Amino acid sequence: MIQEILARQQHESWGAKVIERLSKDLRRDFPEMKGFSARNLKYMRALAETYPDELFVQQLVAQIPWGHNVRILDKVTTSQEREWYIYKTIENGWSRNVLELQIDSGLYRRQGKAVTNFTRTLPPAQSDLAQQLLKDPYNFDFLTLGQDAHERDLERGLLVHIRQFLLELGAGFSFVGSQYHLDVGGDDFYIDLLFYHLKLRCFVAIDLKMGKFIPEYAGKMNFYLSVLDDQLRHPSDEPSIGLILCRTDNQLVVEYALRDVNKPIGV
DNA sequence: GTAGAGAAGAGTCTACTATG
DNA sequence: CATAGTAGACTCTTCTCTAC
Repeated sequence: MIQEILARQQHESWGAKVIERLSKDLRRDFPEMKGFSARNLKYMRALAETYPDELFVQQLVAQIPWGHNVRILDKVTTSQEREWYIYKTIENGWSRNVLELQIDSGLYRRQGKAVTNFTRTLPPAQSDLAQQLLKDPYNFDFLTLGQDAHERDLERGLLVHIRQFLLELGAGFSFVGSQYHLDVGGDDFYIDLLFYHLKLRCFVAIDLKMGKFIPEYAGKMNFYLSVLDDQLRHPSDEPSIGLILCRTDNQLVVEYALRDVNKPIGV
């Protein structure tokens, strides 16, 4: 049917109101069926035009709900990006609202962009996966924090909105604790947020910094990760990963700071 | 031949509704 | 109450036709 719209639009010259007429005809002939509004037919037409490859449609497009496809057609312009969002929707089971949120926040462009030292500190398979999971920047717009908020405020905010925070982090993160206590020979240390990643099979320690990145953070994180690996890590777990979230970073500084750190850290 | 008006297509935003 | 399907209303684009 869709092919027919395309064909008829080609045949009958411009301005023949092809879609509108077809919509009327269909609604008259099948009054019990819904979904034949001119608007919806245009979506169908757009879909057929966007994905001319039938096999592709069956394998991918058909796996997500119609409403999702409509949103993707509406909001995403390049076919590469569309395909990517479809894959992610299937993979993560996003609802329409979540999908829209991810598209609006430009997830596609942020994915895998964080500066890390994973390629050097992790085995190849692990490092690719870990790199993919980190974004730059993370978007915490759901928090309404003032300019002068402190790390604790940020942390508290993230905990209150833990659901949205997990969503922003991505699939697979499971929350272990906040201000996670580490006892090192009688001295006390606290990790801001501790997660376990189900796919990577490792702990992910998150350090929150309100200001811009400074090299000392990497050293501190390196220390935390050593302690984590010794005290908490199960022999079958992969090495723990550290993530430093700060307001801004200077790529060059981060790269130098991470160069000689032997634990996997992302900023 | 081309500028401009008018009409329809294309795209976007949003809200209503059914359903489980 | 969250999710997914649907479509109205709006703006922007594209096309055609006519007058000069």
